[in-house]
Amino acid sequence: MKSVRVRFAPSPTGGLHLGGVRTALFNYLFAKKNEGTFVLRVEDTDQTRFVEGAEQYIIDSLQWCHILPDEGPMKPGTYAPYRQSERKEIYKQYAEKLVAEGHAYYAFDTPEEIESMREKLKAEGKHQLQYGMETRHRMKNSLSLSKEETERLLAENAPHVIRIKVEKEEIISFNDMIRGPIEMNTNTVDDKVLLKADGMPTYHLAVVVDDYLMKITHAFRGEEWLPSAPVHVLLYKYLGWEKEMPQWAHLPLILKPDGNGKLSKRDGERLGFPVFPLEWNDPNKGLAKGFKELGFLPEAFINMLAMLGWNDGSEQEIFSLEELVEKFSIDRVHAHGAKFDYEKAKWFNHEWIKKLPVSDLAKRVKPILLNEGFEINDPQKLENIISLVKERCTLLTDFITQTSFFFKTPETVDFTGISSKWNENKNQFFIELIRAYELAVLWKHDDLENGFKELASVHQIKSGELLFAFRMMLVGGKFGPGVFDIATIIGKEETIKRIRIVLSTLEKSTF
RNA sequence: GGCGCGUUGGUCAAGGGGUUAAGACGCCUCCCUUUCACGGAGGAAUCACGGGUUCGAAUCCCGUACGUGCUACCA
Repeated sequence: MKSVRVRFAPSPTGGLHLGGVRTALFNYLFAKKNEGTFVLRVEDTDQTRFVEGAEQYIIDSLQWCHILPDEGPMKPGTYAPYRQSERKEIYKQYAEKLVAEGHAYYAFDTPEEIESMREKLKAEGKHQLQYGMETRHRMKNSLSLSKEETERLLAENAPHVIRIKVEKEEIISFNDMIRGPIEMNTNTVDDKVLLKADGMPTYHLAVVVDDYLMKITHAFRGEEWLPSAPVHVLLYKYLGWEKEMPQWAHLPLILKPDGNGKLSKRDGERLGFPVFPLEWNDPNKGLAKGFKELGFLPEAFINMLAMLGWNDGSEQEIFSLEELVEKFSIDRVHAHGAKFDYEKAKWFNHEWIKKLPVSDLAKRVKPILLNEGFEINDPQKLENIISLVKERCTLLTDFITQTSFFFKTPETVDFTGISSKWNENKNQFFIELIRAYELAVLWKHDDLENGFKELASVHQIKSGELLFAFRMMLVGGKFGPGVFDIATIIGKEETIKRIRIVLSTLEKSTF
Protein backbone atom coordinates (compact mmCIF):
# COMPACT_ATOMS: atom_id res chain seq x y z
CA MET A 1 0.00 0.00 0.00
CA LYS A 2 1.18 3.47 -0.89
CA SER A 3 1.97 5.61 2.11
CA VAL A 4 -0.32 8.53 2.69
CA ARG A 5 0.91 12.04 1.95
CA VAL A 6 -1.45 14.94 2.51
CA ARG A 7 -0.68 18.56 1.96
CA PHE A 8 -1.84 21.80 3.42
CA ALA A 9 -1.38 24.61 0.94
CA PRO A 10 -2.60 27.94 2.27
CA SER A 11 -2.05 31.15 0.40
CA PRO A 12 -0.14 33.72 2.41
CA THR A 13 -2.42 36.58 1.54
CA GLY A 14 -4.71 37.03 4.48
CA GLY A 15 -3.23 35.30 7.48
CA LEU A 16 -4.97 32.09 8.36
CA HIS A 17 -8.55 32.15 9.54
CA LEU A 18 -10.79 29.52 11.13
CA GLY A 19 -11.56 27.65 7.93
CA GLY A 20 -7.90 27.44 7.05
CA VAL A 21 -6.91 26.08 10.43
CA ARG A 22 -9.66 23.50 10.26
CA THR A 23 -8.47 22.34 6.85
CA ALA A 24 -4.97 22.05 8.28
CA LEU A 25 -6.34 20.15 11.27
CA PHE A 26 -8.25 17.63 9.16
CA ASN A 27 -5.19 17.17 6.96
CA TYR A 28 -3.09 16.58 10.03
CA LEU A 29 -5.57 14.16 11.61
CA PHE A 30 -5.88 12.16 8.44
CA ALA A 31 -2.13 11.99 7.98
CA LYS A 32 -1.50 10.94 11.58
CA LYS A 33 -4.33 8.43 11.58
CA ASN A 34 -2.81 6.74 8.56
CA GLU A 35 0.74 7.15 9.74
CA GLY A 36 1.35 9.35 6.77
CA THR A 37 3.14 12.58 6.07
CA PHE A 38 1.79 16.09 6.38
CA VAL A 39 3.28 18.46 3.83
CA LEU A 40 3.03 22.21 4.20
CA ARG A 41 3.42 24.17 1.03
CA VAL A 42 2.89 27.86 0.37
CA GLU A 43 0.80 29.04 -2.53
CA ASP A 44 2.29 32.42 -3.21
CA THR A 45 1.41 32.31 -6.88
CA ASP A 46 0.10 35.85 -6.96
CA GLN A 47 2.80 38.28 -5.96
CA THR A 48 0.43 41.22 -5.95
CA ARG A 49 -1.57 39.74 -3.11
CA PHE A 50 1.28 38.22 -1.15
CA VAL A 51 1.47 39.71 2.33
CA GLU A 52 4.84 39.95 4.01
CA GLY A 53 5.06 37.91 7.19
CA ALA A 54 2.01 35.84 6.37
CA GLU A 55 4.02 32.71 5.73
CA GLN A 56 5.63 32.85 9.16
CA TYR A 57 2.24 33.63 10.64
CA ILE A 58 0.82 30.43 9.20
CA ILE A 59 3.66 28.41 10.66
CA ASP A 60 3.34 30.09 14.07
CA SER A 61 -0.40 29.45 14.11
CA LEU A 62 -0.03 25.77 13.29
CA GLN A 63 2.62 25.41 15.94
CA TRP A 64 0.42 27.03 18.55
CA CYS A 65 -2.26 24.44 17.74
CA HIS A 66 0.34 21.67 17.89
CA ILE A 67 -0.21 20.80 14.28
CA LEU A 68 3.44 20.64 13.43
CA PRO A 69 4.24 19.86 9.85
CA ASP A 70 6.71 17.07 9.27
CA GLU A 71 7.90 18.87 6.21
CA GLY A 72 7.45 22.40 5.09
CA PRO A 73 9.12 25.61 4.18
CA MET A 74 11.06 25.59 7.41
CA LYS A 75 12.37 22.08 6.96
CA PRO A 76 12.96 21.45 3.27
CA GLY A 77 12.73 17.76 2.48
CA THR A 78 12.92 15.60 -0.59
CA TYR A 79 10.33 17.55 -2.49
CA ALA A 80 11.54 21.07 -1.84
CA PRO A 81 11.21 23.87 -2.66
CA TYR A 82 7.77 24.31 -1.15
CA ARG A 83 7.19 27.91 -2.08
CA GLN A 84 5.50 28.16 -5.43
CA SER A 85 7.39 31.31 -6.34
CA GLU A 86 10.54 29.21 -6.23
CA ARG A 87 9.11 26.59 -8.56
CA LYS A 88 8.28 28.92 -11.44
CA GLU A 89 10.39 27.09 -14.02
CA ILE A 90 8.83 23.73 -13.22
CA TYR A 91 5.32 24.96 -13.98
CA LYS A 92 6.38 26.62 -17.20
CA GLN A 93 7.88 23.39 -18.44
CA TYR A 94 4.62 21.49 -17.95
CA ALA A 95 2.55 24.29 -19.43
CA GLU A 96 4.68 24.21 -22.57
CA LYS A 97 4.35 20.44 -22.69
CA LEU A 98 0.58 20.78 -22.70
CA VAL A 99 0.76 23.28 -25.58
CA ALA A 100 3.04 21.00 -27.56
CA GLU A 101 0.61 18.13 -27.13
CA GLY A 102 -2.43 20.16 -28.12
CA HIS A 103 -4.09 20.39 -24.71
CA ALA A 104 -3.31 24.05 -24.17
CA TYR A 105 -2.62 27.12 -26.25
CA TYR A 106 -1.07 30.57 -26.21
CA ALA A 107 -3.45 33.46 -25.85
CA PHE A 108 -2.40 37.02 -26.65
CA ASP A 109 -5.55 38.89 -25.77
CA THR A 110 -5.29 41.96 -23.61
CA PRO A 111 -7.65 42.32 -20.64
CA GLU A 112 -9.47 45.00 -22.63
CA GLU A 113 -10.00 42.64 -25.55
CA ILE A 114 -11.40 40.00 -23.25
CA GLU A 115 -13.66 42.57 -21.66
CA SER A 116 -15.01 43.70 -25.02
CA MET A 117 -15.63 40.06 -25.97
CA ARG A 118 -17.76 39.74 -22.87
CA GLU A 119 -19.63 42.91 -23.68
CA LYS A 120 -20.33 41.60 -27.15
CA LEU A 121 -21.59 38.28 -25.82
CA LYS A 122 -23.83 40.06 -23.41
CA ALA A 123 -25.22 42.13 -26.25
CA GLU A 124 -25.90 38.94 -28.16
CA GLY A 125 -27.95 37.76 -25.22
CA LYS A 126 -25.57 34.96 -24.18
CA HIS A 127 -25.46 33.83 -20.57
CA GLN A 128 -22.06 32.26 -20.68
CA LEU A 129 -19.41 34.91 -20.99
CA GLN A 130 -16.45 32.61 -20.70
CA TYR A 131 -13.26 32.41 -22.67
CA GLY A 132 -13.72 28.85 -23.78
CA MET A 133 -14.78 26.38 -26.42
CA GLU A 134 -17.50 28.66 -27.80
CA THR A 135 -15.44 31.81 -28.00
CA ARG A 136 -11.79 30.93 -28.39
CA HIS A 137 -11.88 30.98 -32.19
CA ARG A 138 -12.94 34.62 -32.14
CA MET A 139 -9.99 35.54 -29.94
CA LYS A 140 -6.32 36.14 -30.48
CA ASN A 141 -4.60 32.86 -29.73
CA SER A 142 -2.52 30.10 -31.22
CA LEU A 143 -5.66 28.23 -32.26
CA SER A 144 -7.18 31.08 -34.22
CA LEU A 145 -3.95 32.62 -35.49
CA SER A 146 -1.77 31.10 -38.18
CA LYS A 147 1.30 29.21 -37.10
CA GLU A 148 3.54 31.94 -38.52
CA GLU A 149 1.64 34.68 -36.76
CA THR A 150 1.85 32.83 -33.46
CA GLU A 151 5.57 32.30 -33.86
CA ARG A 152 6.09 35.94 -34.75
CA LEU A 153 4.24 37.09 -31.65
CA LEU A 154 6.19 34.70 -29.46
CA ALA A 155 9.46 35.81 -31.00
CA GLU A 156 8.49 39.43 -30.34
CA ASN A 157 7.86 38.52 -26.73
CA ALA A 158 4.29 39.67 -26.99
CA PRO A 159 2.57 39.34 -23.60
CA HIS A 160 0.69 36.08 -23.48
CA VAL A 161 -0.77 33.46 -21.22
CA ILE A 162 -1.22 29.73 -21.64
CA ARG A 163 -4.78 28.45 -21.44
CA ILE A 164 -6.05 24.91 -21.12
CA LYS A 165 -8.02 23.68 -24.12
CA VAL A 166 -11.18 22.11 -22.74
CA GLU A 167 -12.92 19.69 -25.12
CA LYS A 168 -16.65 19.81 -25.73
CA GLU A 169 -19.30 17.39 -24.44
CA GLU A 170 -17.08 15.45 -22.10
CA ILE A 171 -18.28 14.08 -18.78
CA ILE A 172 -15.79 14.55 -16.00
CA SER A 173 -16.31 12.32 -13.03
CA PHE A 174 -14.38 11.85 -9.87
CA ASN A 175 -14.97 10.72 -6.35
CA ASP A 176 -15.05 13.05 -3.39
CA MET A 177 -14.26 11.39 -0.07
CA ILE A 178 -17.04 13.39 1.59
CA ARG A 179 -19.61 13.86 -1.16
CA GLY A 180 -19.23 10.65 -3.13
CA PRO A 181 -19.24 10.50 -6.92
CA ILE A 182 -19.46 13.83 -8.71
CA GLU A 183 -20.11 14.37 -12.40
CA MET A 184 -19.80 17.53 -14.44
CA ASN A 185 -20.06 18.36 -18.10
CA THR A 186 -17.10 20.17 -19.68
CA ASN A 187 -19.46 22.45 -21.57
CA THR A 188 -19.66 24.77 -18.62
CA VAL A 189 -15.92 24.71 -17.98
CA ASP A 190 -13.95 27.59 -19.45
CA ASP A 191 -10.39 27.62 -20.80
CA LYS A 192 -8.70 28.57 -17.56
CA VAL A 193 -5.40 30.38 -17.64
CA LEU A 194 -2.64 28.02 -16.51
CA LEU A 195 0.40 30.23 -16.85
CA LYS A 196 0.08 33.97 -16.40
CA ALA A 197 1.80 36.63 -18.48
CA ASP A 198 4.36 37.17 -15.72
CA GLY A 199 5.35 33.52 -15.95
CA MET A 200 3.73 32.55 -12.67
CA PRO A 201 1.28 29.66 -12.63
CA THR A 202 -2.31 30.00 -11.56
CA TYR A 203 -3.54 27.85 -8.71
CA HIS A 204 -4.95 25.33 -11.18
CA LEU A 205 -1.61 24.45 -12.72
CA ALA A 206 0.31 24.78 -9.48
CA VAL A 207 -1.78 22.36 -7.41
CA VAL A 208 -1.78 19.69 -10.03
CA VAL A 209 1.94 19.87 -10.75
CA ASP A 210 2.89 20.16 -7.09
CA ASP A 211 0.61 17.39 -5.90
CA TYR A 212 1.99 15.11 -8.58
CA LEU A 213 5.63 15.95 -8.01
CA MET A 214 5.28 15.78 -4.25
CA LYS A 215 3.48 12.46 -4.50
CA ILE A 216 0.40 13.70 -2.67
CA THR A 217 -2.14 10.92 -2.17
CA HIS A 218 -4.98 12.82 -0.47
CA ALA A 219 -5.92 16.44 -0.92
CA PHE A 220 -8.33 18.32 1.34
CA ARG A 221 -9.48 21.81 0.49
CA GLY A 222 -12.46 24.09 0.97
CA GLU A 223 -15.76 23.50 -0.77
CA GLU A 224 -15.25 26.64 -2.83
CA TRP A 225 -12.86 24.60 -4.98
CA LEU A 226 -15.43 22.08 -6.08
CA PRO A 227 -16.47 23.95 -9.25
CA SER A 228 -12.89 24.05 -10.51
CA ALA A 229 -12.17 20.40 -9.77
CA PRO A 230 -12.98 19.40 -13.39
CA VAL A 231 -10.10 21.57 -14.60
CA HIS A 232 -7.78 19.71 -12.29
CA VAL A 233 -9.08 16.31 -13.35
CA LEU A 234 -8.54 17.36 -16.96
CA LEU A 235 -4.98 18.41 -16.23
CA TYR A 236 -4.18 15.07 -14.66
CA LYS A 237 -5.57 13.42 -17.74
CA TYR A 238 -3.74 15.63 -20.24
CA LEU A 239 -0.46 15.27 -18.38
CA GLY A 240 -0.87 11.52 -18.30
CA TRP A 241 -1.01 11.37 -14.52
CA GLU A 242 -4.51 9.99 -14.08
CA LYS A 243 -3.30 7.09 -11.98
CA GLU A 244 -1.48 9.42 -9.62
CA MET A 245 -4.41 11.76 -9.08
CA PRO A 246 -4.92 12.25 -5.35
CA GLN A 247 -8.18 11.47 -3.64
CA TRP A 248 -10.07 14.65 -2.95
CA ALA A 249 -12.16 15.82 -0.08
CA HIS A 250 -13.93 19.16 -0.30
CA LEU A 251 -14.50 20.44 3.22
CA PRO A 252 -17.67 22.35 4.11
CA LEU A 253 -17.51 26.06 4.74
CA ILE A 254 -17.57 27.80 8.09
CA LEU A 255 -20.36 30.35 7.93
CA LYS A 256 -21.24 33.62 9.63
CA PRO A 257 -23.16 33.10 12.90
CA ASP A 258 -25.96 35.48 12.04
CA GLY A 259 -26.55 35.62 8.38
CA ASN A 260 -25.40 34.19 5.17
CA GLY A 261 -22.07 33.51 3.68
CA LYS A 262 -18.56 32.57 4.50
CA LEU A 263 -17.15 33.76 7.80
CA SER A 264 -14.85 36.70 7.29
CA LYS A 265 -12.63 38.88 9.39
CA ARG A 266 -15.20 41.65 9.24
CA ASP A 267 -17.80 39.40 10.87
CA GLY A 268 -15.45 38.93 13.79
CA GLU A 269 -15.13 42.68 14.23
CA ARG A 270 -18.84 43.20 13.79
CA LEU A 271 -19.94 40.50 16.21
CA GLY A 272 -17.02 40.75 18.62
CA PHE A 273 -15.15 37.49 18.34
CA PRO A 274 -11.84 36.42 16.83
CA VAL A 275 -11.48 34.60 13.53
CA PHE A 276 -7.70 34.19 13.65
CA PRO A 277 -5.77 31.77 15.85
CA LEU A 278 -3.13 34.35 16.72
CA GLU A 279 -3.16 38.10 16.50
CA TRP A 280 -2.91 38.99 12.84
CA ASN A 281 -1.77 42.35 11.59
CA ASP A 282 -2.78 42.78 8.00
CA PRO A 283 -1.06 45.80 6.45
CA ASN A 284 -4.19 46.53 4.44
CA LYS A 285 -6.91 45.68 6.91
CA GLY A 286 -5.40 46.38 10.30
CA LEU A 287 -4.94 44.42 13.49
CA ALA A 288 -7.19 41.55 14.52
CA LYS A 289 -6.93 39.82 17.88
CA GLY A 290 -6.56 36.09 17.94
CA PHE A 291 -8.04 33.27 19.99
CA LYS A 292 -4.74 33.01 21.82
CA GLU A 293 -4.73 36.63 22.97
CA LEU A 294 -8.33 36.43 24.06
CA GLY A 295 -7.48 33.61 26.44
CA PHE A 296 -8.22 30.44 24.52
CA LEU A 297 -6.31 27.24 25.06
CA PRO A 298 -5.04 25.67 21.85
CA GLU A 299 -6.59 22.38 23.00
CA ALA A 300 -10.02 23.99 23.18
CA PHE A 301 -9.51 25.83 19.92
CA ILE A 302 -8.78 22.73 17.86
CA ASN A 303 -11.43 20.75 19.73
CA MET A 304 -14.02 23.36 18.80
CA LEU A 305 -12.84 23.45 15.18
CA ALA A 306 -12.92 19.69 14.84
CA MET A 307 -16.51 19.54 16.07
CA LEU A 308 -17.52 22.15 13.53
CA GLY A 309 -18.24 19.71 10.72
CA TRP A 310 -17.26 16.42 12.25
CA ASN A 311 -18.20 14.10 15.10
CA ASP A 312 -17.59 10.47 15.81
CA GLY A 313 -21.26 9.56 16.21
CA SER A 314 -21.04 9.27 19.97
CA GLU A 315 -22.04 11.83 22.56
CA GLN A 316 -18.45 12.73 23.28
CA GLU A 317 -17.62 16.35 22.58
CA ILE A 318 -14.37 16.92 24.39
CA PHE A 319 -11.44 15.44 22.50
CA SER A 320 -7.71 15.88 22.87
CA LEU A 321 -5.58 16.01 19.73
CA GLU A 322 -4.51 12.41 20.38
CA GLU A 323 -8.12 11.29 20.71
CA LEU A 324 -9.04 13.13 17.55
CA VAL A 325 -6.28 11.34 15.68
CA GLU A 326 -7.56 8.06 16.98
CA LYS A 327 -11.25 8.69 16.27
CA PHE A 328 -11.08 10.78 13.12
CA SER A 329 -12.55 9.47 9.92
CA ILE A 330 -13.03 11.50 6.78
CA ASP A 331 -16.36 9.92 5.87
CA ARG A 332 -17.91 11.34 9.00
CA VAL A 333 -17.13 14.89 7.90
CA HIS A 334 -20.32 16.69 6.92
CA ALA A 335 -21.06 17.88 3.44
CA HIS A 336 -22.81 21.04 4.61
CA GLY A 337 -21.47 24.23 6.11
CA ALA A 338 -21.77 25.11 9.79
CA LYS A 339 -22.35 28.46 11.41
CA PHE A 340 -19.70 29.49 13.87
CA ASP A 341 -21.00 29.87 17.42
CA TYR A 342 -18.76 31.90 19.73
CA GLU A 343 -20.72 30.91 22.84
CA LYS A 344 -20.03 27.26 22.14
CA ALA A 345 -16.39 28.06 21.45
CA LYS A 346 -16.14 29.59 24.91
CA TRP A 347 -17.86 26.57 26.40
CA PHE A 348 -15.14 24.34 24.94
CA ASN A 349 -12.52 26.54 26.54
CA HIS A 350 -14.29 26.41 29.88
CA GLU A 351 -14.37 22.62 29.70
CA TRP A 352 -10.67 22.49 28.90
CA ILE A 353 -9.80 24.82 31.76
CA LYS A 354 -11.64 22.45 34.11
CA LYS A 355 -10.06 19.40 32.51
CA LEU A 356 -6.42 20.45 32.42
CA PRO A 357 -4.24 19.43 35.39
CA VAL A 358 -3.72 22.37 37.73
CA SER A 359 0.04 22.31 37.32
CA ASP A 360 -0.34 22.58 33.56
CA LEU A 361 -2.96 25.29 33.85
CA ALA A 362 -0.73 27.24 36.22
CA LYS A 363 2.02 27.39 33.62
CA ARG A 364 -0.33 29.01 31.16
CA VAL A 365 -2.02 31.37 33.59
CA LYS A 366 1.18 32.59 35.26
CA PRO A 367 2.44 34.79 32.40
CA ILE A 368 -0.96 36.44 32.13
CA LEU A 369 -0.97 37.28 35.84
CA LEU A 370 2.65 38.45 35.79
CA ASN A 371 1.78 40.72 32.92
CA GLU A 372 -0.93 42.18 35.11
CA GLY A 373 1.69 43.07 37.71
CA PHE A 374 0.73 40.41 40.25
CA GLU A 375 3.58 39.15 42.40
CA ILE A 376 3.90 35.40 42.24
CA ASN A 377 6.63 33.93 44.36
CA ASP A 378 5.11 30.72 45.66
CA PRO A 379 4.25 28.19 42.92
CA GLN A 380 2.24 26.03 45.33
CA LYS A 381 0.17 29.02 46.37
CA LEU A 382 -0.53 29.81 42.73
CA GLU A 383 -1.77 26.27 42.12
CA ASN A 384 -4.00 26.44 45.19
CA ILE A 385 -5.51 29.66 43.96
CA ILE A 386 -6.05 28.32 40.48
CA SER A 387 -7.78 25.18 41.62
CA LEU A 388 -10.04 27.34 43.77
CA VAL A 389 -11.16 29.60 40.94
CA LYS A 390 -10.84 27.60 37.74
CA GLU A 391 -14.52 26.66 37.49
CA ARG A 392 -15.29 30.36 37.41
CA CYS A 393 -13.05 31.06 34.42
CA THR A 394 -14.19 30.64 30.86
CA LEU A 395 -11.20 32.33 29.27
CA LEU A 396 -7.63 32.37 30.52
CA THR A 397 -7.92 36.12 30.88
CA ASP A 398 -10.76 35.64 33.38
CA PHE A 399 -8.12 34.54 35.86
CA ILE A 400 -7.10 38.18 36.17
CA THR A 401 -10.30 39.32 37.85
CA GLN A 402 -10.87 35.99 39.56
CA THR A 403 -7.49 36.00 41.28
CA SER A 404 -6.60 39.66 41.69
CA PHE A 405 -7.88 39.83 45.29
CA PHE A 406 -5.43 37.10 46.25
CA PHE A 407 -2.56 39.33 45.21
CA LYS A 408 -3.83 42.84 45.82
CA THR A 409 -6.04 44.57 48.36
CA PRO A 410 -9.26 45.45 46.54
CA GLU A 411 -9.09 49.02 45.31
CA THR A 412 -12.82 49.51 45.26
CA VAL A 413 -15.39 47.84 47.46
CA ASP A 414 -19.02 47.53 46.49
CA PHE A 415 -20.80 48.89 49.58
CA THR A 416 -24.32 48.97 48.23
CA GLY A 417 -25.16 45.53 49.56
CA ILE A 418 -23.89 46.09 53.08
CA SER A 419 -24.18 49.74 54.06
CA SER A 420 -27.97 49.77 54.10
CA LYS A 421 -28.12 46.93 56.60
CA TRP A 422 -25.12 48.06 58.59
CA ASN A 423 -25.52 48.67 62.31
CA GLU A 424 -23.51 49.05 65.47
CA ASN A 425 -23.93 45.39 66.36
CA LYS A 426 -22.31 44.29 63.14
CA ASN A 427 -19.61 46.85 63.53
CA GLN A 428 -18.90 45.46 66.98
CA PHE A 429 -18.82 41.93 65.59
CA PHE A 430 -16.02 42.76 63.19
CA ILE A 431 -14.05 44.65 65.83
CA GLU A 432 -14.17 41.55 67.97
CA LEU A 433 -13.41 39.34 64.97
CA ILE A 434 -10.22 41.29 64.41
CA ARG A 435 -9.29 40.76 68.02
CA ALA A 436 -10.00 37.04 67.80
CA TYR A 437 -8.10 36.61 64.55
CA GLU A 438 -5.16 38.55 65.92
CA LEU A 439 -4.89 35.96 68.65
CA ALA A 440 -5.07 33.02 66.26
CA VAL A 441 -1.91 30.95 66.39
CA LEU A 442 -2.63 28.57 63.56
CA TRP A 443 -4.19 30.26 60.54
CA LYS A 444 -6.41 27.37 59.46
CA HIS A 445 -9.55 27.34 57.35
CA ASP A 446 -11.78 25.47 59.80
CA ASP A 447 -10.60 27.45 62.81
CA LEU A 448 -11.36 30.68 61.03
CA GLU A 449 -14.80 29.52 60.05
CA ASN A 450 -15.67 28.14 63.49
CA GLY A 451 -14.40 31.24 65.24
CA PHE A 452 -16.45 33.39 62.89
CA LYS A 453 -19.65 31.44 63.46
CA GLU A 454 -19.29 31.24 67.22
CA LEU A 455 -18.81 34.95 67.39
CA ALA A 456 -21.83 35.48 65.16
CA SER A 457 -24.06 33.48 67.48
CA VAL A 458 -22.77 35.43 70.45
CA HIS A 459 -23.90 38.58 68.68
CA GLN A 460 -27.14 36.90 67.59
CA ILE A 461 -26.67 37.81 63.97
CA LYS A 462 -27.38 35.46 61.08
CA SER A 463 -23.99 34.50 59.73
CA GLY A 464 -25.22 34.93 56.16
CA GLU A 465 -25.33 38.70 56.41
CA LEU A 466 -21.96 38.78 58.07
CA LEU A 467 -20.42 36.48 55.51
CA PHE A 468 -21.65 38.74 52.79
CA ALA A 469 -20.00 41.73 54.46
CA PHE A 470 -16.84 39.71 55.04
CA ARG A 471 -16.75 38.81 51.35
CA MET A 472 -17.00 42.47 50.40
CA MET A 473 -14.10 43.26 52.68
CA LEU A 474 -11.87 40.54 51.25
CA VAL A 475 -12.91 40.48 47.60
CA GLY A 476 -14.49 43.85 46.97
CA GLY A 477 -17.35 42.31 45.03
CA LYS A 478 -19.99 39.64 44.92
CA PHE A 479 -17.93 36.80 43.48
CA GLY A 480 -15.10 34.38 44.16
CA PRO A 481 -14.60 31.20 46.16
CA GLY A 482 -15.43 30.63 49.80
CA VAL A 483 -14.41 33.51 52.08
CA PHE A 484 -12.48 31.34 54.49
CA ASP A 485 -10.55 29.80 51.63
CA ILE A 486 -9.58 33.30 50.61
CA ALA A 487 -8.69 34.34 54.14
CA THR A 488 -6.56 31.24 54.57
CA ILE A 489 -4.54 32.01 51.48
CA ILE A 490 -4.06 35.75 51.86
CA GLY A 491 -3.01 35.29 55.50
CA LYS A 492 -3.66 36.80 58.86
CA GLU A 493 -2.12 40.20 58.38
CA GLU A 494 -3.81 40.90 55.06
CA THR A 495 -7.21 39.62 56.23
CA ILE A 496 -7.21 41.90 59.26
CA LYS A 497 -5.99 44.79 57.18
CA ARG A 498 -8.87 44.43 54.75
CA ILE A 499 -11.46 44.26 57.54
CA ARG A 500 -10.03 47.44 59.05
CA ILE A 501 -10.09 49.37 55.80
CA VAL A 502 -13.75 48.68 55.20
CA LEU A 503 -14.69 49.25 58.81
CA SER A 504 -13.17 52.70 58.82
CA THR A 505 -14.83 53.59 55.54
CA LEU A 506 -18.21 52.49 56.85
CA GLU A 507 -17.67 54.47 60.01
CA LYS A 508 -17.13 57.62 58.01
CA SER A 509 -20.14 57.18 55.78
CA THR A 510 -22.73 55.61 58.12
CA PHE A 511 -22.14 57.20 61.50
C1' G B 1 -28.25 34.34 -15.61
C1' G B 2 -25.34 29.44 -15.89
C1' C B 3 -23.18 25.48 -13.17
C1' G B 4 -21.98 22.95 -8.54
C1' C B 5 -22.92 21.81 -3.40
C1' G B 6 -26.22 21.71 0.57
C1' U B 7 -31.13 21.82 3.87
C1' U B 8 -33.09 17.73 11.38
C1' G B 9 -34.92 23.03 17.39
C1' G B 10 -32.04 29.91 17.62
C1' U B 11 -26.87 27.26 16.97
C1' C B 12 -23.76 22.53 16.69
C1' A B 13 -25.83 17.84 15.78
C1' A B 14 -27.24 11.87 16.29
C1' G B 15 -30.10 9.13 13.18
C1' G B 16 -29.46 6.04 6.54
C1' G B 17 -37.39 2.75 5.98
C1' G B 18 -40.83 1.18 11.91
C1' U B 19 -37.38 5.61 17.67
C1' U B 20 -41.67 8.79 22.85
C1' A B 21 -36.59 12.05 16.70
C1' A B 22 -30.40 11.23 21.12
C1' G B 23 -26.96 14.66 23.02
C1' A B 24 -24.45 19.60 23.44
C1' C B 25 -24.43 25.24 23.40
C1' G B 26 -27.76 29.14 24.53
C1' C B 27 -32.53 30.34 27.07
C1' C B 28 -36.16 29.38 31.31
C1' U B 29 -37.59 26.89 36.26
C1' C B 30 -36.08 24.39 40.56
C1' C B 31 -32.28 22.00 43.93
C1' C B 32 -27.29 22.54 45.96
C1' U B 33 -24.25 26.75 47.61
C1' U B 34 -26.11 32.32 53.13
C1' U B 35 -21.67 35.25 47.01
C1' C B 36 -20.30 34.03 41.96
C1' A B 37 -19.44 29.64 39.66
C1' C B 38 -19.29 24.12 39.44
C1' G B 39 -22.70 20.23 39.99
C1' G B 40 -27.80 18.02 39.88
C1' A B 41 -33.21 17.74 38.31
C1' G B 42 -36.69 19.55 34.89
C1' G B 43 -38.80 22.78 30.72
C1' A B 44 -39.76 25.39 25.98
C1' A B 45 -38.02 24.53 20.92
C1' U B 46 -36.81 20.64 15.19
C1' C B 47 -37.19 16.78 10.39
C1' A B 48 -37.95 23.50 4.32
C1' C B 49 -42.35 22.52 1.02
C1' G B 50 -45.06 19.48 -2.63
C1' G B 51 -45.50 15.03 -5.04
C1' G B 52 -44.28 9.95 -5.54
C1' U B 53 -42.20 4.63 -3.98
C1' U B 54 -43.85 1.69 0.39
C1' C B 55 -48.17 -1.62 4.83
C1' G B 56 -45.01 2.28 6.82
C1' A B 57 -40.65 7.96 4.99
C1' A B 58 -36.71 12.68 8.86
C1' U B 59 -34.57 8.45 6.27
C1' C B 60 -35.29 6.33 -0.88
C1' C B 61 -36.77 9.05 -5.79
C1' C B 62 -38.48 13.51 -8.45
C1' G B 63 -39.74 18.49 -8.44
C1' U B 64 -40.02 23.36 -5.96
C1' A B 65 -38.24 26.77 -2.53
C1' C B 66 -34.39 28.56 0.24
C1' G B 67 -29.21 28.92 1.47
C1' U B 68 -24.32 28.84 -0.17
C1' G B 69 -20.12 28.54 -3.52
C1' C B 70 -17.90 29.23 -8.29
C1' U B 71 -18.52 31.77 -12.81
C1' A B 72 -10.56 36.56 -12.74
C1' C B 73 -3.84 36.59 -15.85
C1' C B 74 -7.31 35.59 -6.74
C1' A B 75 -6.61 31.64 -4.12
